[in-house]
Order: sequence, then structure tokens, then C-alpha cells
Amino acid sequence: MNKHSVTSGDVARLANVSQSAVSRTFSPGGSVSEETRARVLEAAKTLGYRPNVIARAMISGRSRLIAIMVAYLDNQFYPVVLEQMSRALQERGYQVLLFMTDTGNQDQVVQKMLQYQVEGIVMASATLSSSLARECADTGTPVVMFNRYVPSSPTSSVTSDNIEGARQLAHFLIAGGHRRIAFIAGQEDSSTSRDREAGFYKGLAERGMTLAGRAVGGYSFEGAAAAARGLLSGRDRPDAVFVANDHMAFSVMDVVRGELRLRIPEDISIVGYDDVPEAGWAGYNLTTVSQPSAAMVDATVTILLDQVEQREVSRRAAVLPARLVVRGSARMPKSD
Amino acid sequence: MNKHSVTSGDVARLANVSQSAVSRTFSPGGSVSEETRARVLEAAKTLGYRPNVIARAMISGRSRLIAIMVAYLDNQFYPVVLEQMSRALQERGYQVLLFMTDTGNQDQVVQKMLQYQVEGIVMASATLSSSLARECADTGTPVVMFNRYVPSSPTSSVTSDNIEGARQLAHFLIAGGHRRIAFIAGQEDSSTSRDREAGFYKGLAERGMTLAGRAVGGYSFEGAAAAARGLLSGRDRPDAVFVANDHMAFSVMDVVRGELRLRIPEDISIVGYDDVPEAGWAGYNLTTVSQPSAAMVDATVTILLDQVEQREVSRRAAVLPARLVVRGSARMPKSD
DNA sequence: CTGAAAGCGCTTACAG
DNA sequence: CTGAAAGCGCTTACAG
Repeated sequence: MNKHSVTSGDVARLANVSQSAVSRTFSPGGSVSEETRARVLEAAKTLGYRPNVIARAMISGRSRLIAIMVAYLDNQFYPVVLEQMSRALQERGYQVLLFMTDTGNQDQVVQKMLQYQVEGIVMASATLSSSLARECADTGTPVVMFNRYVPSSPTSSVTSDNIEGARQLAHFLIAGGHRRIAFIAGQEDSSTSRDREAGFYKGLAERGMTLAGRAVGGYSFEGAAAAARGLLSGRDRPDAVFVANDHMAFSVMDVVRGELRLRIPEDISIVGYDDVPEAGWAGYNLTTVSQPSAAMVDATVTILLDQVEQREVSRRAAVLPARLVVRGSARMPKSD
Repeated sequence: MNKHSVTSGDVARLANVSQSAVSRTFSPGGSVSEETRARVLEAAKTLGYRPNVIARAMISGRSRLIAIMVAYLDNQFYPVVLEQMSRALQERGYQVLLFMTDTGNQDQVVQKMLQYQVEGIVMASATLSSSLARECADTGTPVVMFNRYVPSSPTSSVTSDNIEGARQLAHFLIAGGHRRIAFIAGQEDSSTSRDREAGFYKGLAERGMTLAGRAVGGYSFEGAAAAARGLLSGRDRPDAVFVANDHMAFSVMDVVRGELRLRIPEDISIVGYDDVPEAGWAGYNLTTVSQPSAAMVDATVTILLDQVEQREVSRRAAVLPARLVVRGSARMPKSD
């Protein structure tokens, strides 16, 4: 394959052993005498031998490749997750094949993954159509959806408790004395946006309140800015806005302070969801709900690799606890 | 490999043709009659055949895999670049094998890349030691360093003109009336930090000035905060600070406003480098220098794939123009 | 422990 | 255009 591709055969010749002996020396449980091993290792070193893992994958049926599908790398939640997940997978001896979502032909992307004989798939953007889910199951390739799920789907998923997190946020805002509370949704077909909205409604209802306004930001920076302008420029302005994720909340805060000339939280409170690194930056100091990204990554890797290593595809759903993170972008409850 | 791994042989049997005919049907320039092709395609469809690209890689010597080595995904410059680079590579028919830098055993990571028979390597974090560079060259695997370089190394690199960008920044600060100008370095052994510092000195010198203070932030958020505290808490405080990248500049701004209670830019000007998305957010509104990430990605992909496709490793260095982006974090020159 | 041999799923000359 | 055959670099029973 390469210019000087040295193979196990070359090493065998130099070490005066069989090619099988070389192979055994380089496979974890291979039975080789100390002497043979030493001879092989030395020959390998002088030749610069490096086992070809593609050939190994071919014969063993194990590529040790995991596909991760991402998008939205402008939303800091995902780069952080991608970094953690890659490290966790590397530590366990797998490599990450990265796929950027290609709007439109998601089908082709999944076909590519399968062609590369990946042993597992993490969907950290978009979800799997039921026909694609079936194809993956047919080939014995486990899939885990990260930070999303499809209610009736047989695909495993890892999420945080978006309903409970949003519910707490509602209670917190009401305790802070807010009376006109609005919501800016993400992508309306996403499970995160839907669950956060549902949990928020629930929290409001438990205190006898309802939503005072609603707009859709589509999880984009620009979409959120437009939503904020629409929602906040009329009369009877909300006194608090729950934005479906932090990434959009920053955009909303920029519009509120820069265009509408309102103070946060004196004139209006803004809260987000995710607790991305920037939420803690002093320029935003955003009150939000923390998604436990490290625990979510752990659960994903565990659920996926259990299936890979047991060679069976099953369905497991993990829902991890979320936690309210109080900072300065929302008025505090009176502590009396 | 998989549960129901259907192979070209299975398709051949069903279509009543040879296995070679199936293979030709699925290889771009393969000569097959229309009739055969149709029969094969139909059989493939009913069986759910998917060519095994691992086997193809094995026999053809072309894995179509490109390794990208990254780190620092908390610095928004890299996620954006990773996304752009992955998309560009996918469009040209390559897949990205992602490697997170593992402090310490960089050697092992590169060995892994080579074992996976990657056709090219992009180093977007760290640089290649000369012995590793030689190993890559020996196997015929081209390498491009992204946003970094080693002066005497034979490895290709793509950077922006850090010297010129920093020089312009110096001129801009001086024109704005600043007289006590300090610098916060990144990692001192990185080419970006060194070049930005050198260009900055040059710009100061051209106006008869010298640096009024210097600290090292190591390109980390916390390191930058510590550097800012040290640099700005004494007497004779600087009236402007050039921070070696935006990521650190945000941290410095937080310390300046949150801890030191100074106004930006009235009391002190802060400028950064990179022009990451957050630099444009109203909470920071950072004056900085834009690295042309899209052009840098294009150059990287072109330089790398040219070598991959011509099967020869050469050395090319691209230095793309940088551009001053004036926002609100530094006092403006008087327009008279 | 060791080696000869089969075989993973393909591509690609080579003859016809 | 088509098929039989060789071979990519390995792993893994199988005998010894």
C-alpha cells in the first residue's frame, strides 16, 4: 500500500520464523516463546514493521471503528462532547470516523458508515429514520442517539432529563417574581426542544401559570436573534425568557442589551439550557441548566461498546439528571 | 463481518454473473454491458449489497482515510475548522479519522494513524517531531501542519500571516493613542505565539516603541486569567494588551471587567487574534485579527490531496493573508 | 510452541 | 464485455 510497506512476511523472513509467528507476536494472546518473540520484535524494529490494521479488520471482522455523526459545531456543547467521546473511545481501543451531517442525504452518510464496516454509530446530530435504523440492525451495527431520541424507535439513546430540568427552571423564574414568562424554542421537531418546552409548561402549570409568549429560534444564532426581536418588541413585554439552549440564549442577550437597550436581569431575565463553557463567562453569566456531558458520554460509550462487544443489538435508554445552575442572568428569588 | 454480510459473491450468484462483473459494476470505470449492470444492480438491491470498502482498501492500497489530529476543542477556532475540513474532505470522497492529541505519547497516535493506512495526515494540534516526520515520509504519507509550522522541517504547512497581522495590530493600538502596551503570549513553543509576538514587536519598533509588559497565558482560559492578574495589578498598568488569541482574550476581558473593575476600552484596550465567532458577540465585541479559516482549510485540503493523488510527498508552505477586524474593545484612532 | 494453509471480500491484469 | 485466477496482509483453526 505504501512505498515501503513492510509486511509480516518480510519480518518473518528476517527473523527466520513463519509469518504466523510474527502475527502471533503482535496479537495480544498469541502463544509464542520468549525467544521467538524477541527475534520477531527485533526484526520488526529494524524493518520498521507496523501491523496493517485494515488487513486485521478484514480477516477478523472487527474494524474497531466507531462512526460519530455531528453538526452544529458552532454550539459549544458539541465540540466538548466530541472531544470527550473521542478520548473515551480511544482509551478503549477504538478509533473515531467522523461524519458531518449533510442536510438532505442522511441516507448516503449512513451507507458510507456501513461500507466502512464501523462497529457502532453515535448519532449526535439528527436522528435515524426507521428504515435506516432497520438497516443498521440488520447488519448488526448498534446505534446510540446522543442528546436526542425518537419516542417509538428501537434505537438506543442517551439524554439528560430535559423535562425535569426545564420544570425546575420554571419554578425558579416564578420564585424570582416573574409574571410574564416567554419561551424561545429550538428546532420544533427535536426531542430536546419539545421536552424542554413540555417540562417548562408543566412547571408553570404547577404554579398556576401559563406561557406569556412563544417564538422559534431553530437552534441558530440568527434565528434566535430574530425570535427575540419579534417576541420582545411589542407591548406587554415578557419579564423573563427561557431560551431552549445556551447557544441561542447568548444571541438573545445580545439583542436585549445591544438593540433593545434593556438591562439583564433588572429589566428582563434570560435563562438558557446546556451550561456550555461560555455560559460561565463573565460577559454572559447565564443562569441555565447543566447537561451532564461527561456522564452522558460515559453512558453512550458504555451502551454502545457493550453491544459491540457482545455482538448483539439491543435497545437501552439512559436519562441522566440535569441540574439548575444559578448565575446572574435572572432575578433571584427573595431569600426570606 | 456483520450478521448478514452480503458479499459480491452472493450478488453474483443471484444475478448469474461472475463475481468480477459485480465488482466492475460497482467500480467507477468498470466495463460492463448495460444488461449485466442492470441485472447486478437489481440483485444487489434485493440482497441489500453494500461494497466493503475495507476490502477495497486492502486490495487497492487506497483507504481514502485522512487522519486529523486535534485538541483544544474549547477554543472555537478549531471546531469551526474541523467542521469545514471534514466537509471538504467528504466532498472529495475521503473520510476523516479523528485523533485527539494525547499529551505525552504523540508517537503512539501517529503510529495508530499509519496502522490504519491513512492516506494523509493533518496536524491541527501539536507538530510532528522530525523522526515521526521521517516515518510518515518513508511510508509515503503526506502530512500538512495546520496553523503551525516548524521552521526547518520538511513538512508542509498552512498558516496565516501572523507576523503581518500582529504588526497591523501594533500600529492600530499606537494610532489609538496607547502608550503602555503589553503582550500575553500563548504557548511559547508554538509558531503562532512566536510569530504574533515577533510581528507585534516589529510594529511597535516601526513607531519607535517597545513592549511595556509581558506575561504567558499558555493558550488556556485559566492561564490567561492568571497572566492578566499578574500583568495588570501592579502600578504603571498597561493601557492596552494584545492577547495572543481570542480564546484567552475573553478570559482577560472577564478579569479586567469583573475583578479589576476597569472599563474596556475606556480604561484599557484589549485585542485578540483569530476572530472566532464569539469575538463578534456583543458581550465581548473584540477587536482582533481574522485568520481566514475557510481559505486555510481549502489550502490544506488542496496541498494534502494533491500529494495523495500524485502519490508523492513534497513540501509546500502556504501563508494566507490576515485582516484586522476593528470592533469595540480597543480605543479608536482619532479620525482627523 | 510452531508452521502450512485456508480464507476475509474485494480489484485487476490476463485470456478469450 | 466477460470470467477464472491471483493476490492485498493479515488471523486462526489444524496438525505436529
